[in-house]
Amino acid sequence: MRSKNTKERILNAGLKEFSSRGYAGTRMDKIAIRAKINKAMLFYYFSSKENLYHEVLKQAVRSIVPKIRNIILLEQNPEGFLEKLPEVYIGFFTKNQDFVKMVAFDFIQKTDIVKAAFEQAIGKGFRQGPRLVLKKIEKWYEKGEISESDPLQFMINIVSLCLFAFIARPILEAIFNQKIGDEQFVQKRIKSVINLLKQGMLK
Amino acid sequence: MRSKNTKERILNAGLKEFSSRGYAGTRMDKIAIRAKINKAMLFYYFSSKENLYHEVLKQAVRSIVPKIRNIILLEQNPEGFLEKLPEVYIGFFTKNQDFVKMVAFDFIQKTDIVKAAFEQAIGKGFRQGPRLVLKKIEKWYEKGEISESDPLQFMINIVSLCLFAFIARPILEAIFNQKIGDEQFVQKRIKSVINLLKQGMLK
DNA sequence: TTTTATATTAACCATATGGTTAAACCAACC
DNA sequence: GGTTGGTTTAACCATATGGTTAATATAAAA
Repeated sequence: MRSKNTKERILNAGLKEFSSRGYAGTRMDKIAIRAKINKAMLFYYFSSKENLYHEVLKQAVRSIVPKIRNIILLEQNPEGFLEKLPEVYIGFFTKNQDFVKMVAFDFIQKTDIVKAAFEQAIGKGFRQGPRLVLKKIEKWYEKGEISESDPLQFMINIVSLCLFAFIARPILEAIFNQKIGDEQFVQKRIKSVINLLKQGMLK
Repeated sequence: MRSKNTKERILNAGLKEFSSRGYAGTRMDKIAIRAKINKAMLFYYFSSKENLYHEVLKQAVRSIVPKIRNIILLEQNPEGFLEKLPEVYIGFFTKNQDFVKMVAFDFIQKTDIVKAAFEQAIGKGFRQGPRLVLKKIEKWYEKGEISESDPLQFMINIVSLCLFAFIARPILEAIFNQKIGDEQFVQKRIKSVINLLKQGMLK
């Protein structure tokens, strides 16, 4: 009708607000202003703050899951795994810093909402996926291809190196007085992570 | 007088609440209830929510800075650096998960408050410290002792590996369906990080 | 043109929340 | 015993905030 993109505008504005202020710190009025609509529209389309948050999150999660799933499940040798994952992870996080920040809030506390969003986006693979990856890593170790014996530590190492800088960006910039997140930094980061991982975990 | 530890009780309760709900999500009433005092006492001693947050944070920051500073400034060879930092970092983060969570919230958004708390706790060393560390790392590279040429990446690698698991603990536990933070995990984590760093960044 | 179903808005509402106040309390000092 | 000064409390207050409502606008179907 008059505005077919109202819903979309709300979702975008929601992402911006939720990601920069967290769930509790976000005001519905602010979202409405950012989306340039009347506040009542938020409730007309999404019925409650919690539900809107949920929808925003779901949409964001849906956009990353397929990309990561492909690499994580298809890649069959550790070298390719350690080369491609950081590129995809960091590439995505750079382009979706709002999403990263939004999820990061829930990393710290109430997992339930993010967890549910992930579950919906991934479907039945939610429990299978991680389990399969861990098994694959275990086999690499048994075959003597990697040096880390604990597959969970193996995965945490990768994710930590890819994600942390983008979550902690503000404080890192403050402490080290350098820009983080620009193209130059991102390229350096990818290289550094891949080098460290390959040199440090491959046999 | 009647209760000399009221102030302390408030600070403890504040840390608990702020760390599990973030600044915006924390209610003054809840802090009062947790500290078992009348809400007015919060304002009697700390005058405002923001100020209380600031004090809680300052106290927490004060407890970690000296430990880290020692290693970071005194250690003169990269091998010792890469062995001791993870132990101290992870050891501290494990014992002070509330603090980690509280700071993590600000990592993501308003740096100002954490930054100010750090500045106060570290004093004039706030800008000097990081700069000196980066220079030290640069020299290690020039002497051919490490393989990472960018000192900033070098530091981010270390901090990422030490911190991330404890920030992202809830979601990691949900995804991988394993406990994080117990003694066994912590020991494994320290070993894994040290191994990866030494094998991956030392020459 | 009229009807209809959806979209949009301004004005409200109930409650939650940070913060205040005035009075009471209590230990120590005179 | 009375005074004094910090400490504690119950009752309040103003405002912010998530959410509602009833009326209006509008595009498309009839």
